[in-house]
Amino acid sequence: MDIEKKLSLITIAAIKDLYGQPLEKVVFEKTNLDYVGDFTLVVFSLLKISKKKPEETAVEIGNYLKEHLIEVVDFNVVKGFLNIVIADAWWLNYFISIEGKPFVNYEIPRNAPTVMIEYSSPNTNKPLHLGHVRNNLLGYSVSQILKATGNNVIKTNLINDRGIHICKSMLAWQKWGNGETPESTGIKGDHLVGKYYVEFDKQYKKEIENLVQQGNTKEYAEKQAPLIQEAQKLLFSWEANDAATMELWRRMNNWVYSGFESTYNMLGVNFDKVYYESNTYLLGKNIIQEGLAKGVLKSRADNSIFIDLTADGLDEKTLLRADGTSVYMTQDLGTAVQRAEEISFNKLIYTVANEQDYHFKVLFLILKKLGFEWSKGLFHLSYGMVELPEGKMKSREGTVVDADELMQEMIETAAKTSKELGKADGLSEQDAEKLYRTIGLGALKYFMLKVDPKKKMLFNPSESIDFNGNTAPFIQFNYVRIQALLRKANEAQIFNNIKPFEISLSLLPKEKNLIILLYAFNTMLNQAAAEYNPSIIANYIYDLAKEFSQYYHDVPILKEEQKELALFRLKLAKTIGIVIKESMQLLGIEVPERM
RNA sequence: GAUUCCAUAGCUCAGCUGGAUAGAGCACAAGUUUUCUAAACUUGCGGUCAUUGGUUCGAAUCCAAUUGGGAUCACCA
Repeated sequence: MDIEKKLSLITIAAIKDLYGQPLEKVVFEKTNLDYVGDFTLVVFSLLKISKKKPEETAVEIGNYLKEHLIEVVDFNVVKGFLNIVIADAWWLNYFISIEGKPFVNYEIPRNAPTVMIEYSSPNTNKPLHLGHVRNNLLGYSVSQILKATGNNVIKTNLINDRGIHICKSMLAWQKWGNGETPESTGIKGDHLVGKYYVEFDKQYKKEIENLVQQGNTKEYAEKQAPLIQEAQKLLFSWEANDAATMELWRRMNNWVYSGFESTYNMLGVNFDKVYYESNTYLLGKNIIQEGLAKGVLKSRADNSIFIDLTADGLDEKTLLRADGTSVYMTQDLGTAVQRAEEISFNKLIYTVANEQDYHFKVLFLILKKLGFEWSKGLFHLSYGMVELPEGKMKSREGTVVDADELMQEMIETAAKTSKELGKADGLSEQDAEKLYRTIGLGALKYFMLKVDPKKKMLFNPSESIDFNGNTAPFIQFNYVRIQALLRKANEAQIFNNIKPFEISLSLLPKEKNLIILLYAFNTMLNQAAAEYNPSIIANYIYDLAKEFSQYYHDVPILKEEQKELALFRLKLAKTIGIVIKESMQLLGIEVPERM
């Protein structure tokens, strides 16, 4: 049985025996490193029951535990803190039971809950930027974590391929594109389309300025500028299925898709199911009609349709414009219903930035009011925005950190540093390139994922992402050291005639700490899954790697003369290597074998 | 204006389901390599946990107010 559970149970029994009071649960914490012990019970809350001083209470419980549990070899009391020491033999035994085996199991159990997770969901009018990178990494990592905790995960991407934004790019390309294509220019498709989106905005702003100078209000100018009117017209002709418009739309979207594909490949993310909003936005309209019939939705005099959420502390939300066209919410309603009909999910997770908190609150509430039972499984995985020192990134104004460029820079930096350190010596060119990618992208991914998703994060382009300290390369480096030990041991056949180590080994403090960290893996993983939070894994794996790095520095492993001890240390290192690799995999980060 | 999120070292972040002297990394200063890979290790410097009050044996953590910052409140997405 789990040692913590055992401690809790016996402590409950102790309190009952000593003070005659039943207690539902007690929680042990990991002992603070400054004190002697493995687990700590804080007894202050028990004083009402014991009616004794903290020290006295702690000593009584400590004695009871020592008498009733052979695993407890010692304890000490500091003020109200009861520190329990677990026998080295127990830890060693535990280690023997897990060493060399995988920690993560991706097999889907029978009756596994089905979890659909949507992430990425780009617009097709511009290339991906750093904000999308956070979204993609978060969505992918959470998928991995949920898979590793027994869920049947379906990764989806809802591509926002229609709407005014793509019409803007189309119009600008028609006007000023001179027939440019990715092939003719050598520009990646998504970047080419983005170029025209920026161009549209530039010209549109000029028109607004002119109209304002002619004495119009800004609001009027923004609505009446010829360019935006033309773009609206294009949107109408798209909705009317106009052949020429559709053709241009398909052509430009295809440029974008091939661009996205290469970005996704480089990022290492993928999807089980891809939806296109052009296929789902009409479905939303049917639901609106049903909602109207049910009386949940109402229509205004001008035929626009809305839902009144003021009783729930929200506002009135329009779901269909007066001209009958959809809004964003309409499409999201349609998509959600389509998915629920297609797949009976237990959970549907939307990975979307927290600027849309209100939107999802409204979306979930509407679906609930429409009577969809499955709506209780909806969850908005809301994450903080990536900000630059000067504030929010704005695509239209070009103040964005481009995903492709950033990845390329990271790989180049990794290459430069690796060469300086001689890490690529003896590698083939192909292997060297792979190493640079693994390190460069690893550094980027870890940088983004180590921050709590809920919090906004700052990215300063003038300060390059670190390769030292709390970073992926540091963790990868320690993995590589372990692999080097294993290779060396194997080549030299050091342990050919050595019997497996004995339980009577006494552990160094660092060794015990490392085993306790391994022991904590499952709790840590479950917490990361419960909170949809990869940063818990990132922090854990850094702690483990750092602890190992110090151990490696201080303690001989292969050089240890007592071979049984050396073998134990090697197996400890090997097992840590497994946990590093698997944890990094949960973050979507690869580890190299050499660096 | 309303709603909501945030504020921890010079910088970037942990810690927040209340517990021991608030931790890392970067930066800065000094040191460590004939010893398993130095992208490493060691030491030092650095804090009114925004402010004030409350709850509690105990508050960075919970509650309230204040200050400062972000986001949202569209027939945009």
